[in-house]
Amino acid sequence: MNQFEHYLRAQTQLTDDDILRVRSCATSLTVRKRQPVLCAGDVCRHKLFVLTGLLRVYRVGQDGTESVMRFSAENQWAIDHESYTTETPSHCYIEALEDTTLLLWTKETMNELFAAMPAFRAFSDRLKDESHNKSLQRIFSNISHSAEEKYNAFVAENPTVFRRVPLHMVASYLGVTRETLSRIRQKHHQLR
Amino acid sequence: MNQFEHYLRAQTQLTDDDILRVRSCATSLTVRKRQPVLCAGDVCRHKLFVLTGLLRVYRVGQDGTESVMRFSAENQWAIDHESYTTETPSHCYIEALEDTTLLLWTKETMNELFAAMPAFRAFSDRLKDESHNKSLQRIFSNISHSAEEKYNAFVAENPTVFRRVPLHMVASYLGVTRETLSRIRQKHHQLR
DNA sequence: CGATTCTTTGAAAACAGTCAATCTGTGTGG
DNA sequence: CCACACAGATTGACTGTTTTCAAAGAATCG
Repeated sequence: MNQFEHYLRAQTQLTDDDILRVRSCATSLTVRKRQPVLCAGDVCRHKLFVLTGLLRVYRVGQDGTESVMRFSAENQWAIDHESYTTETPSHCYIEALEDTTLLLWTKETMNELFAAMPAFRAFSDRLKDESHNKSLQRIFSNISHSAEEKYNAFVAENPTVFRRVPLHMVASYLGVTRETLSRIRQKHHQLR
Repeated sequence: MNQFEHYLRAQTQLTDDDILRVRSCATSLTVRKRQPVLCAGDVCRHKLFVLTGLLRVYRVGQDGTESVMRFSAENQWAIDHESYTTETPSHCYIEALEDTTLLLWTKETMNELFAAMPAFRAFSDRLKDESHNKSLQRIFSNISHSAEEKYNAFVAENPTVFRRVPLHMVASYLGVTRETLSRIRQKHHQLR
């Protein structure tokens, strides 16, 4: 039993046979730091699971500004949900922020696994619900909290990730400039 | 055939019998303007479908500030996704902004319908994906666009709703104060 | 009409963005 | 091993935007 198998065992009620079957349908990918996994314009045809390393999903606006949609570290998933579900060209880039090892499944593979293992579909549905709930929470945070509150919440909820990520990417995740985030953080240091 | 039946016929491949079955499992509710449909603290036990009228889903922060998560008009759904999926007390209020007629299904009812009609589950899954995609798009909009751009996008995407809703609720949906939105709008009027 | 809700406006203060310069650490190639 | 390039972080001065507070105008509804 390896890492992904342990993850599924901890998260689901699947039998060991089922778990191995899911694992056996995955392809592997190793990506060096700063290398792309998905580029805007391509269709996101896979669900990605991070074994080691760290990914970011981001978009680039008209003016060239990057906006980070998500960080995905070990034992987390990454995907461009819109491109994956609609099978249309993605607006997103997915990039490795560290040397990263991944597992990948196509939608066709996933659908076969779902058909064969209802419990695996149920798990996937639960993940989707959780992901959607987090998105809604983030929307609420965006429209109701100050930049400082958002930063504190991000650090509290992502204690490991935030140490491994350049500050300007956290800023871009929160929707403020790097200078503003730098000054917010400065205030914190003074308080100690 | 009535309104909801036409909606399902247009949106799905369900047979007329199936459509009537879905409809027959719903309960009806009429709500007067300004009346609550769900209160924070209660568990959101139903999916709501708006036949006529208009709902808003909103949250109230520590400081008492309201943040509108969503407007739901005719032929749209309303729900507190987090409370519904986790069956925990809601952080949201759902309120009628006009006299409104609704259809309601409990999760148990929905699950029975899904089990009996795979095509209805598929439809529900598609709606969920679309809803999630819109949430992600809104997050991108929140972190990358100016207040003015967000207002223009809102008007473009919700041409009917925005005429029926008080300005301060649109402001609260966008995450700006009513004064700011009033001034943004004023600029537009000058340009004509 | 009177009350309530909603919108607008003005002025000041707080906040965030921009631009430019500097400082830091990291890692690569000579 | 050092020098240099590079990515990242910080700082200051300035500009622009948004909030806040207070007041006053519309609009709506019983």
